[in-house]
Amino acid sequence: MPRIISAPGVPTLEDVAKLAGVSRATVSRVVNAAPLVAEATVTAVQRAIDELGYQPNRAARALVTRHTGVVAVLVVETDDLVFRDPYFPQAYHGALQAFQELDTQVVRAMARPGEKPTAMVRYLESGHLDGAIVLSHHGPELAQAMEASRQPVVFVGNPEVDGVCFVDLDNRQAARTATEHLIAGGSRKIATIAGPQDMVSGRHRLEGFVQAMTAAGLDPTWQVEGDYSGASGHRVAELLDKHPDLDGLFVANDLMAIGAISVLRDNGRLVPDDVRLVGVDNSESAAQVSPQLTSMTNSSDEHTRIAGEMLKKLMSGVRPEPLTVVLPSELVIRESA
Amino acid sequence: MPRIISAPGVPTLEDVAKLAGVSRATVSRVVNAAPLVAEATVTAVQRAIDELGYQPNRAARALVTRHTGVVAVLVVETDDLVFRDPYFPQAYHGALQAFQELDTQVVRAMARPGEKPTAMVRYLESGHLDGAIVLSHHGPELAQAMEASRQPVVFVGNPEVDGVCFVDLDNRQAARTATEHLIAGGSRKIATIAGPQDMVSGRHRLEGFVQAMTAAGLDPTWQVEGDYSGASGHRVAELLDKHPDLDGLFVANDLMAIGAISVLRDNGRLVPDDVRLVGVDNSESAAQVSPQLTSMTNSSDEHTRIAGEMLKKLMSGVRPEPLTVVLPSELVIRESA
DNA sequence: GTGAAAGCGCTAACAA
DNA sequence: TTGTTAGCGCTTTCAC
Repeated sequence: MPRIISAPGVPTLEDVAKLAGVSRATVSRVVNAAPLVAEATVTAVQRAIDELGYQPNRAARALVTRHTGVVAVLVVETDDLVFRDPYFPQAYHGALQAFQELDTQVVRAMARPGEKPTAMVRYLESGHLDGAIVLSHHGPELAQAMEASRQPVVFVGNPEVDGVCFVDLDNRQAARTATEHLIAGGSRKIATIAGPQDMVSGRHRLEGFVQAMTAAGLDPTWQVEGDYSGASGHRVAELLDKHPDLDGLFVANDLMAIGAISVLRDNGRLVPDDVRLVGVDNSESAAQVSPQLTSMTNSSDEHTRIAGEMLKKLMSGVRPEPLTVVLPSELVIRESA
Repeated sequence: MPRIISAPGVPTLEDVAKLAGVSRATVSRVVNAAPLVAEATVTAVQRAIDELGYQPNRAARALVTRHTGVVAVLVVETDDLVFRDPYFPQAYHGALQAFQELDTQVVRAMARPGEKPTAMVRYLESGHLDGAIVLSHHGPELAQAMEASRQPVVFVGNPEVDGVCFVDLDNRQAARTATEHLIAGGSRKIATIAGPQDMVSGRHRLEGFVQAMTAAGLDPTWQVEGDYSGASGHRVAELLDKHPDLDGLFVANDLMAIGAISVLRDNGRLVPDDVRLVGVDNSESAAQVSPQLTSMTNSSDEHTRIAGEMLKKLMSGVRPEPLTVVLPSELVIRESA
């Protein structure tokens, strides 16, 4: 016989039903805003719910619906970078916004770049998750594996895999606009500290630089490659060695730009008087350093917010339209150029 | 009659049991590392688990155990600050570390400072959570309400409520050490940009400053109050007006210190030549700005990591010992003092 | 050491 | 429009 453990614990559907004088099913319908419930019943149930302070049990619901109410923001980076680069918290924040009205929890998951895609795919498929937003800019393997898993996933950053949803910055345009600004301001001997060429964003930003330089009839070959870290901005020293007459610099992100400025200063070059300089990301620190950095916007929270909207569509079985979103970047002029 | 939906979906305990030739209960015991299972059985079950790639269903488990496997990091701040101040992502990271070996998800929850404590307490009690780490520095109301709810909660930052677990920086000592460093370096006319006096940390840091000044026989009354924002660092201008001979400055956090430096520069004061300056937080940007900031450590990730350890104890019904942890702060000397 | 069986709180056919 | 009922996958007494 059913043993009723009517402990004075948290109220259940059963309790509400009893108090409202209806069946569990009816209460369930009210809670889930199902149609075909009489107006009067709804209010009666509603009152019972309020009175008891009833809240549906997530686990029980998940068990039967097979939806967990959890989505993940999966970041494929080293711990270190993730909590040192403001890009990530900002990105997480955007995802939070997208799911805030839904009763959905957004968890953060971390994966090391070297990790086997299978480990992450397994996490996705473990049934703990309804879907994921993936922040990764490390080659297409992961995206391919995830796409194959048929779980709802949206990438931030072009993974270069057909059929995969993604949101990305128009990196070529960003680099072009930045470089054109340098040219328009009178710089002619312009170099670039490029991003890592094993990342799409790094390649595209370099392409944009070359496009703009070529279009202006200037020499686009003054290049060094960085890895987006502040330290790699110091490689500007090599450019300076080879091209002491350097008067403009497009740096593929703000962190490297800040690193570059200090090296320029150590070499007696003033920014913007001797060398004019534009970065990318329009990060917080761009406005804090001296001289303040002219930079291209790269609003990570907006990217993930849009990715979140796409993910919601995907999770409800709707194919998002369009499947990929590429957002423009805007020039923010400050002191450095 | 029981309809077996043996869909080719994810494997269940049942599937594992069948394959291993044992009962569900036995598999459950193996999965949960319960004692009293024959060695041979364990290995057989283990093999079946591996073969099927079985993963326990969280929802089903939560339903029966009444544990959700979810803890929250509850941040009581405006959205804005939360994703602009590196303190928070770092803090979150620490919590992640504390729970990483457990199969526990760490979610972030946000609450606006003005919000009614009841809303947060209700969230705590909703049964969606096993416990929470609360980052709040806005008065004791919330802590009182939470303490009353008897849910496992650990605060980061002294909530000033008896019996509540918390981890905090030794703010008085931090301020004292910083001020003593200024004095030891030769500064005598020292002012402070204090933190907000409605926060414990703000009050304690001011107290520490006053203690050190008084102990050295110096005038501790050169004070303005900021709100920890970069903009409020500009209030150094007021100090400069009243005390043009200012030669030292203790600023209650780095953000304000950075704001102060730019105003000092605009007023023709060089750091550290004319005014020596120490901040608190030892933030990333402290090392990035020019001149680099001398600062007191305030390792938020360590705080939350320790808070996480305490929370684990609390959740397993053990009273953590000690109940409150106050961590020392260390001086990191850079260019500004 | 192991199995049988009950039941956690909920949703979703199906009946009425 | 509402109630009845059968499970979702798991843990946990209680027998054996």
